[in-house]
Amino acid sequence: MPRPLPSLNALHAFEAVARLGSVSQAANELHVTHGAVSRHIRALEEELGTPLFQRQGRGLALTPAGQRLRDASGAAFGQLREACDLLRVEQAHAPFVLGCPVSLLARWMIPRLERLMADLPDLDLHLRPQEAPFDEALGGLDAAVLAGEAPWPGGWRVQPLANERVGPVVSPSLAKELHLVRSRPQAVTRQALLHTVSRPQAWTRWAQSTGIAPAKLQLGQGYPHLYHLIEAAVAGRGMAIAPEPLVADDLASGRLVAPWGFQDTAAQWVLATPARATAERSNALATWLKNAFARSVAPTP
Amino acid sequence: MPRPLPSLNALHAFEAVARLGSVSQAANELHVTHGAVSRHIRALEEELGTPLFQRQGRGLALTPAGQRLRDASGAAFGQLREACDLLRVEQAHAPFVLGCPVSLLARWMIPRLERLMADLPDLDLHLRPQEAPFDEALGGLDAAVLAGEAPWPGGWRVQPLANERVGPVVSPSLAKELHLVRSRPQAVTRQALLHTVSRPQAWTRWAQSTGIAPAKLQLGQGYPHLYHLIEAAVAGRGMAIAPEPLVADDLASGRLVAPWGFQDTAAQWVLATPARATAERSNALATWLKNAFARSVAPTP
DNA sequence: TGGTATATGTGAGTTTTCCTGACAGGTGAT
DNA sequence: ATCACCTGTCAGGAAAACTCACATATACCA
Repeated sequence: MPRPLPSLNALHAFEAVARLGSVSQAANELHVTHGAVSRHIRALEEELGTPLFQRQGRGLALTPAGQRLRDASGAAFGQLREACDLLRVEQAHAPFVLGCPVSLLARWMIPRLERLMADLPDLDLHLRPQEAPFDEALGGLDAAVLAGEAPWPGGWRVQPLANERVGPVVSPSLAKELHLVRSRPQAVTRQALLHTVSRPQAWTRWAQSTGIAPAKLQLGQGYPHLYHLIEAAVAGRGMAIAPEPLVADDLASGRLVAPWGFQDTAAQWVLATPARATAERSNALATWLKNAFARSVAPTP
Repeated sequence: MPRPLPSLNALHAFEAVARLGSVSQAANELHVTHGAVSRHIRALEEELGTPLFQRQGRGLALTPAGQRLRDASGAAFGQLREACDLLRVEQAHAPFVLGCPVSLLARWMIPRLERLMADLPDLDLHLRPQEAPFDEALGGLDAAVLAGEAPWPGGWRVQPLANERVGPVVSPSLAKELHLVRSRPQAVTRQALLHTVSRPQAWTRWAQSTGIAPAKLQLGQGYPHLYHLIEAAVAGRGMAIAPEPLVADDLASGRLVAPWGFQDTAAQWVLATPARATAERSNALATWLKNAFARSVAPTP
């Protein structure tokens, strides 16, 4: 059982005074007044029961005991300084690993990546595809983008980026063929709906909030992943339901149309960061992402 | 210019938690509540911008960053602990070096030394003969006995031991020859007075406070040191003036007599210790010396 | 499955520490 | 002597740390 150390702040003050040979300079380095340092030294001498400096008018000289303590404390605080600096520096220079769902990655993030890296050059962004059961696998990440709803699990700082908006999308040719232009949403019931096997409830939720009886929906082909679903829609294989950002570029380029726009779900796009990491870098990223999401919103037709 | 360290108390808490693998045990070792330690860890993680522990419900595990910091902080705090313990231990076991004027040493301290070392066996007392221009040469001493008057110079803790009392002494045979028994102090004017060259004012001061005109005194043989002076008196070479403790044993054994007793001077016997050293050991010594001085006072005739 | 024991996290309020700002004392140079 | 500079000390106020109580989460056990 280690016996109690003297006041660490006092030891720190001593280390600075011993290294610089001056109370005033030490006070300057520690950003305190010389009075504070003087008190620390006195307290330490009393605590150790031995004088550490010989006062000689204008300056100080270490006693033999003081010299031994200087050697030890100099090394000890040097080691601490070095280790802490290293952690901080490496923290600042390490690549920022961002987890991102595959579909968002492919259809939204990658197209914007060049711009992002140009706007935030210091970030050194690394993307890692990652479907998000939240607390899983977020170890080793500096942040993750995901869609979800409160309550958020503890241990994560969650910054909202945008509401998750979803809506039916279809290729322009198919839209024309099905006479969907300027039609009413009820038209969805006239066809088999493409969906993902992992989220079959997407259509029914949309139908409910649009005022369509879910029972009237006819689910058609199921795809293993949202990414495939959207590709199928682009290829004119049917009508899909998709989060807005994932089809924003296709809508803009005319490869897809969203006959009835998009509407909010209960979920939000968020940026999740470990609660204890520096907010600085992730804040910058969150701001950028928030703006980019806002720009991906199609004007409601 | 070293960049600022994180809170040292937080680092200390971290070191204990990392070493013991538990917030609670660390709190126990540091004699604080677990809440305090938990806060320290959080503060440190925020300050360094990186998580140091992975929380897994009931326990903790170090992150890679935490492991590096544990290595550094463990070594650093170990070094500090060792150095401080060493200073304290060596402080407690080192010989206690006591400076003492030669005359007091020879005529008072040495005869009592055996008793002193028996009474305070832990002190490991070393005596160093030393005439006392106070702040000189008291470096390297743990304490010094000396006679002097206020104001005392700064940097020293001064513990009073006894008033300095001085009085004329003479050998019994000479006292008889000069008919000093039951005489009045004015009788000193009838003879040449032994004195020290370093303190010729001793007689005149005594005369003044006794009510004798200093002009009437006849100074006789001068001696280089109080020690010689007293030896001369013992040898019957004349009347000397001496501090009471220095002749206490000679009075008790009958080798000297003090026809008119002793009287206070403005000075005091004191024990001076460096202001910043442990009071513990010097307090014990001071108490012992105070008692011994008190026992050296001859009952006023 | 719910209960218990154990551990950590968090918040309000208080204690303790630390710091500041002003002044005193002492030294060396001009 | 005077000045510039440094250290020491004190009272009062700012900041940090602590405690206590409660919340939360896990493991183990009946």
